[in-house]
Amino acid sequence: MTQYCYDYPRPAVTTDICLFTVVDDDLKILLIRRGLEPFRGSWALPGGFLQETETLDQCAARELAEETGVQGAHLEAFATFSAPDRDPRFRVITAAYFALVPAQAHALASGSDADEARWHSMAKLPKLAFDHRDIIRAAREALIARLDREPLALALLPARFTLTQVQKVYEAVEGQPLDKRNFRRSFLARGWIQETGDMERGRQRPAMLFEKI
Amino acid sequence: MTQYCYDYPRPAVTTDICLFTVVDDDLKILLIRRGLEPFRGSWALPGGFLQETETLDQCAARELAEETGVQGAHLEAFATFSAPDRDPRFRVITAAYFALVPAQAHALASGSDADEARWHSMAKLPKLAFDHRDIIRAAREALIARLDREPLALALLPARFTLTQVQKVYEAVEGQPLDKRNFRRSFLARGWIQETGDMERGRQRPAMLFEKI
DNA sequence: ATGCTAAAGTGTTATGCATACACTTATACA
DNA sequence: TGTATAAGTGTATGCATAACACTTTAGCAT
Repeated sequence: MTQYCYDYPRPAVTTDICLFTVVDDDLKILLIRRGLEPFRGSWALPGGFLQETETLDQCAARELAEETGVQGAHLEAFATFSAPDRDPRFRVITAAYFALVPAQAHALASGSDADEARWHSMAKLPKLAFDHRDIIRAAREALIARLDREPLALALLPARFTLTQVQKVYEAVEGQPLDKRNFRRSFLARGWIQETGDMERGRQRPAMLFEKI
Repeated sequence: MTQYCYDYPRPAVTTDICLFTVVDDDLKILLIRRGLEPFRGSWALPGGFLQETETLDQCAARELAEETGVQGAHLEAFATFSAPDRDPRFRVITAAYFALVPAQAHALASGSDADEARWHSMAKLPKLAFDHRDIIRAAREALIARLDREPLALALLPARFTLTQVQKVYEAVEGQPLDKRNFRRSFLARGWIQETGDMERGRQRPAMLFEKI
């Protein structure tokens, strides 16, 4: 911290949010098509400028709700991006967050400053604005790294879920198949979930429904 | 990212650096006594304002050099602090870094905006300015978490070192004793270091000197 | 009712890794 | 030469991980 009076130009500060979900065994990210320059027409991460009275965490939650209608997602900061020329207009540094929601029908509201919001498969991303491709790559790495330490997979699932659904979340995020018996044994051993006693009935043998402890 | 013209007040952006070293089996952090208000006379982390043409990483390295004379330290960002009232003067958000240097004689220069720089034992910290106590607590947790995944301990040691020195670094950071044989076996298994062939001669049996691969 | 389909559910073995634990060796120095 | 001090070394045990295939249960079509 300096002691002299501070009158240098200040950078703008934003949050950008990588909102993930898993649909049909596929990891998807929510992108917004930009309506204005720069990068008009390109896809970009939801996000926006920090306001005077809010923390970065609050900013990320607010911008996500405003631009996509998603509330209550699991939000976690994972990195900051600060290259001086990352925004062609003026200096902007951004705190990058990842967010997780269950793959249900979300009312994907087009917010005030976003034309169109759509889920994109992580397998084939479109051309992206700014350095958002770098941010997304870092987000996926952060997500994979934390998936084994925290019960993040549960944030990608509805309140009640089957073990096979959990396994498919892991497979989608990590991009590789897992052994069924080993996965069940080790995941149950974490003590993150418990049986509900109810069964999910489908076309085949019913599956036990679990819930977060 | 928004599309409207951006003319809101911008927060100031700083970096704060938790510079650690291990001296006499004790984890120490470098603090600077503030010469001006606010918190005049309190101890604080080195750090300062982001300049227009530099990244946050560059800012942290520059501020560390300016305020303490330390160059070439291992620097890593671990969190961002953004509570709106964390600085009583005006809005400041800070990117927090930890930095690691070997416990050698460092010319602890008193920089332009710092009266006095001194190593403090993490065991008993003085009263600290701003939210720096929170930042330091988070830095130690981040350091412990990464010590097992990256060869960070080597950044706290000179270029050539003995295995006992490495063990003492781990013990100082984690705050608990470790088994000698198990530590050596598992640390060597990481493949981070190699024998130099030279021995360190002291008052007792000579110890093999190792170096980073 | 019966058979077919599809996903749920379940155990054992082998291997590697973490843990606990004590004595011998090499040097400096008195 | 003997004493003090830190360096250096091996094994046995438990635990977690990895590999691997078949049985069970229901829905549905015939």
